[in-house]
Amino acid sequence: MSRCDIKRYRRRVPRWEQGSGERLRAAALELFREQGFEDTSVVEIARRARVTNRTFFRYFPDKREVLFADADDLRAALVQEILRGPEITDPLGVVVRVLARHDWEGLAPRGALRERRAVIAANPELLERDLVKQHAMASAFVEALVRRGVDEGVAPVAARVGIQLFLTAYERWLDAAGGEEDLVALTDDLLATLGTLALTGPARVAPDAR
Amino acid sequence: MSRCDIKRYRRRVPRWEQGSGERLRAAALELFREQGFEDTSVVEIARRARVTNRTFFRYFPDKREVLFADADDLRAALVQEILRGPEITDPLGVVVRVLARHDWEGLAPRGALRERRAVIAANPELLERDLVKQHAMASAFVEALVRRGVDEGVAPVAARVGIQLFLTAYERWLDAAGGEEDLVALTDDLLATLGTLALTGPARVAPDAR
DNA sequence: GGAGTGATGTCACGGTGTGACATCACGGTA
DNA sequence: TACCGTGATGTCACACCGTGACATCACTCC
Repeated sequence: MSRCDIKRYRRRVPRWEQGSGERLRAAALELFREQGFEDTSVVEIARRARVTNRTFFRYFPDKREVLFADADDLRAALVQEILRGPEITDPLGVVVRVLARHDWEGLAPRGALRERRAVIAANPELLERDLVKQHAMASAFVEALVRRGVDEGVAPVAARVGIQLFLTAYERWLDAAGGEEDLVALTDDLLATLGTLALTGPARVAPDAR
Repeated sequence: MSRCDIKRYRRRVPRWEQGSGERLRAAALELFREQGFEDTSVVEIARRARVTNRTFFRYFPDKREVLFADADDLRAALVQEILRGPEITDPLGVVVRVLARHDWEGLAPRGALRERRAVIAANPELLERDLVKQHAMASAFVEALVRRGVDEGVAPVAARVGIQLFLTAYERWLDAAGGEEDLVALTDDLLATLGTLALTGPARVAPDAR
C-alpha cells in the first residue's frame, strides 16, 4: 500500500459525509411532499439528511429557500443570454424567447417539475418565495435590456409583460398531459393573443407623442 | 342623573380602549419607519398600541400583514368594478382602467403612499408580501373576466399583463415629484408602448389558427 | 510536527406565532 | 336585583425559526 493509496482511502472516509447541501435539498423535497411544508420542521429535514439544524441554516438562509437554490444560477444564465445575444430590436420577443428556449427539462424531468410546482402551490409561504424569484428575474431583465440599449421606458414593460406571458405558457406546458406541447409554440400563441389584445382597444397604437 | 347618563358615562370608560386594530396599524407603520421592519418586534408594536403581543396576532395573522390590511377590501372592490361594468370587449383595457381610475389618494395622501412604498421596498419580507397581494389580485381578475365572458385563454394574459402595466405606471406616478401626473394618462402611455412592442415582433398578429 | 482552514456540532438566546384558559365589562333576562 | 352569556383582552406555556459564539477535528500546507 503506497502513500497514495492511503490518501485515497482517507478521502473516502472524511470526517463527515459530503454533499450535505444536496442531501438537505432532497430530504426537504421528500418531506414537503410527504407531509406538507408547514408540518415539517427544519430539525426534521436536517435529521433525515444526517446533519444538524445549524448546518441547514449554513446552506440555506431560511426554510423556504431550500426549494429555490437554483434560482440565482438560472437568473444569471438567462441574463447572460440577453447580454450576449444579437442586437435587440424586439425586446418583448427576446424576453419571451430567452425564457421559452431554456432547457427546463434539463433542470429536472417534467414530472419532477410538476411535483415541485404542486408543493409550491400547496403552500402560501412557498408561493410567496416563488413570486420573489420572478420579481428578481424581472428586475435583472430590465437592467440587462437597458444595457443592451433598450429604451428605459420600454424595458420594464417588455421584461414584466414578457415574464408574465412566459409564466402563463409554462403553466400550460406543465399542465399538458401528453408532454408533447412545445414551450416555444405555446409562448408564440400567447404573443399572438397579446397582439390582438393590444389592438382591441380604441386607437392605442401610434400615439402622437413619444 | 338619569339612567341614560350613567350608560353614556360607562360607554366612555370601557374596560379597554377601543380601536386596537387601528392603533396597532399606526404603531407598526411608525416603528417600521423609525427603525425598520426587522428591528422592531411585535412586542414593541403592541406596547406602543397599549396592548399585548397576543392581541396583535388576533388582529393580524402575522407581523407583515399589519401593512396590508386593506388589500382584501381593495381587491373585492376592484373585482366588483369588473363584474358590474359594461360589457367587456377590451379585457386588457378594462383591467388597466379599473386599476388606474381607482381613487388611490382616497386611501392615503400620495406622500403617505410613497412612504409606505419606501417601507416595503426597504425590506424583502414586505416586498414578498406585496407580491402575494398582486398575485391574488391577478387571480381574482382572471376569475372575474371569465365570469364576464372573456375567453379562458385570453383572460389570464389580460389580467396579468394589465396588472404589470398598471404597476409600472403606479411606480412612475409615485415617483413624479410634482404630483401632477395623471395615472390614467400614464397607463395610456404604457398601453401605447405595449402596442408598439407587440407589433415589433415578426408577424405576430393575426395568427392562422385560434 | 505545527499552524491554518473549513465543515460541522453544541449551546444559548431572542423573536414569531398558537393553543388553552382566565378575566371582566357589558348587555340582556328573569 | 341577581344571574348568565358574550366578546375583547390578558397570561402562560410552548414549539419552531434563525443567529451568534465557540468547540471540534480531519485535512492541507509549510
